[in-house]
Amino acid sequence: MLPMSTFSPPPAVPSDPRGQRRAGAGGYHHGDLQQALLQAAHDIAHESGSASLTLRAVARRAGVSHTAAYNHFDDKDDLLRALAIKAFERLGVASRATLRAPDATVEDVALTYLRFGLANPVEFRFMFDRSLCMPEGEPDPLKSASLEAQRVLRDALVEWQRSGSLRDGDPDTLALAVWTQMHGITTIAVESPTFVGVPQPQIEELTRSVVRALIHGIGAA
Amino acid sequence: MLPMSTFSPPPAVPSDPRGQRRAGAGGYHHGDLQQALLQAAHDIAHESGSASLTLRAVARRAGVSHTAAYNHFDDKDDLLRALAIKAFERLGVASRATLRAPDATVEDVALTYLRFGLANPVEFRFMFDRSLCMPEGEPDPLKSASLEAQRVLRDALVEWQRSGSLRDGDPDTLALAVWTQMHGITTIAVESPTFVGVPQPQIEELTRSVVRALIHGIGAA
DNA sequence: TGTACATCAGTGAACGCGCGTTCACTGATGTAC
DNA sequence: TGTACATCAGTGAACGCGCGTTCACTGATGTAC
Repeated sequence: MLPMSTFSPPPAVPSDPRGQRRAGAGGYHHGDLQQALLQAAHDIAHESGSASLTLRAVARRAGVSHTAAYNHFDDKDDLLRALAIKAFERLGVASRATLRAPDATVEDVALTYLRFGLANPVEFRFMFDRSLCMPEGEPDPLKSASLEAQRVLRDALVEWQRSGSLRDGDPDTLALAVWTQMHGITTIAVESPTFVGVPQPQIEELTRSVVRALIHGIGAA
Repeated sequence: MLPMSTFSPPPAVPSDPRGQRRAGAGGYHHGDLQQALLQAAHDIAHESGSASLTLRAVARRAGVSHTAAYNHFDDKDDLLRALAIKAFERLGVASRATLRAPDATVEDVALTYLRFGLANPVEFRFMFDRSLCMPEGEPDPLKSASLEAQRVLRDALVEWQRSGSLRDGDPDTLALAVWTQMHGITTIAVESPTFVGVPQPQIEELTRSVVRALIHGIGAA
């Protein structure tokens, strides 16, 4: 079982924002403003939701004038894109950790996905946001991050096919089926009114049962 | 196969917005501004996306001052809520039409869901938007609409269980499994970069294959 | 049938707000000689 | 080791913008008598 903290970045921001400045000399330049801005965006997303996630609020939280961000990001979307990419990285870390367990199952992967979504609702939405796509033809790091995540899942499923716990068949279809299933219940758990007020353990149990349905099939035998 | 138009409200708005006014007397009052505003919101959502869906734009499009809307809706969220509820109604109509066919299958229901999402991307998001929920304790028409939609699905599945095409088992789990599966692939098709540029027939085929995976199961036999 | 009046459903001006972005700037830092 | 200078990474004022909402208002409509 994955502790929640798996999904949170290391606590890097000292309480006094000024403290972030280059440690030694009390310097004028910020040590690593790019990371600090992403951290600030992450914090705001968690504390106040996506409506509060403005460039100005992010800069304010990082203890910096609101134009400083333009030295590190092209514009607001560029920052959000970076935030989504970092989220994909954290999901990747968590997924690989889950899969490292020798007795890991599809249920475990789905639970990791669900917990990530519940713990990072704002970022979860940005991770799958078309408006953050780059224009056709340009390299799209967010889409790449997404594809990489799908690859991790696919590889795991192929391994389970080899070991005999999953039925043979086109791995791409298999991966899509598992992904859409866990994406569906996670999206609903995160965004829809349906599960408002339902305690997380219960949502997790529903997730397990839904994955079990996919494993065993719902058609007449 | 459902034609796209199943998902579109009747074309009610004449080209000249003034023409909407009470037909006979060239009257001052609008015939049915509430519906006209919802229609305008629907049109804007389809043509320009959710960022353009502002109270002022909706009123402008309905040919009315932007404060007139307050005679019919409490505030902007109230209008969006009504828009989402209407969308649920249209989805319900389409789903019931699909199910009326004697040889309807789970695949058909999923395709109806997918097509609805693709045809109404903005409304699809609002339909499952927690921020449009009413405060705890108050009646919540949007949540009711959502539950009603789930009931339609559940009833159909129970019927299929009775007729022997679906395996026995808890109908709620069954309904949740089917819903999350089709909601997952629809959400991804509508919002995620994953399927950008993929033609709709191909997405439909992927939807079919994913539902088939759920029907037959992916676990080793 | 007319008339007085309440109510309904609009109008347009105004409010304060925070947003993303641009700009000229300046202090801090690194580098070549 | 000093010094000149380019570059880096900040600042703060200002821009225009459209938003949701409030307000006092008024013309149109419906109703009681």
